[in-house]
Amino acid sequence: MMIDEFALDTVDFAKILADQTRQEIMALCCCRWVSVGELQGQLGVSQPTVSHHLSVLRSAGLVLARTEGRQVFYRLRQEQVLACCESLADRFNPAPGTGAAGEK
Amino acid sequence: MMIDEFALDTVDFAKILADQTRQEIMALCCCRWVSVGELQGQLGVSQPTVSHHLSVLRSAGLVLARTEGRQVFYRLRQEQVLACCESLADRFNPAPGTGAAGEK
DNA sequence: TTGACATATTGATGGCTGTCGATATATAAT
DNA sequence: ATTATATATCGACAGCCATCAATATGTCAA
Repeated sequence: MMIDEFALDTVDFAKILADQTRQEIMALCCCRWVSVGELQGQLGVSQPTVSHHLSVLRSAGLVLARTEGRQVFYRLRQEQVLACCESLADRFNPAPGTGAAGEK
Repeated sequence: MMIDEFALDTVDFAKILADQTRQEIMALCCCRWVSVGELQGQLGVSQPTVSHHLSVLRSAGLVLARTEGRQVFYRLRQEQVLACCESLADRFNPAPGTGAAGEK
C-alpha cells in the first residue's frame, strides 16, 4: 500500500531541493499553473536556467506540464513532494509502526 | 511561538541532506550515541571524511556531541530534523491557517 | 513565407564540495 | 617521556552543477 509509480530516493529528493532557485520555482507553481515566462519574471535568472530547473523537476516527477499555444504551464505535484518529505522524516524517526505485527 | 534558537533555512537544510554519506550518518546516530570510529566502520569512507560531515552537522545544530575519554559520541537532534522536515513540507503546502487574520 | 514570440537545448565556465592523505591535537596506558 | 589510540584540521584535487549566451525548435499572426 501507499506505493506510487516510483518514489524518489530521499537523497535524490534532497539534492533536488538543495537549490534556492529550484525551491522558489516549486513554491511558485505550488497550487496553480504557471508559465515559464512568469517564473522567469518572478525569479532573477535567465530563461534557459528556468527551463533547466523545470527539466530537472519534470524528470523527477515533481511537476506536471501542460502546453497551451506557445507557452507551457507547470504545476507542482504536491502529493509527490509531501510524500517525499514524509519519507525523509520517516528516515529519522524510529519506526515502531511499520504495519508489521509486534508493535511495542 | 514554536521559535527555536535558530531554525535552519529550508534550502540550507536540503543542502545538508543532499549527500548520501551524510544522510547515512544521520540515520546511524538517530536515537543513540555513536562514536566516530563506529560511524567510520559502518560507512565506507575515511575518518577525515566522517569528521568533516559531523562538523557540518554540528555547525547546523543537527547533532549533539559528547566527549568521553578519547572518543567523541554523536547523536542526532531528532526534534530539529523533524522540525526542518515540517518546514519543508509547509513550504509546499497552501497555508490557509497560519493563525494570522486575513484568511482567504 | 516571413516575422515575432515562447520555450527547449547546447556548450562553456566558474564555483562549490565530497573525498583523501598528511598532519595536528588530545587522551590514555606503559 | 614515549607510545598508541581517537578525533580534528589542513591542503589539494576531482567531479558535479547552476548559470549564462547562443542557438534550435515550435507556434501563432500577418
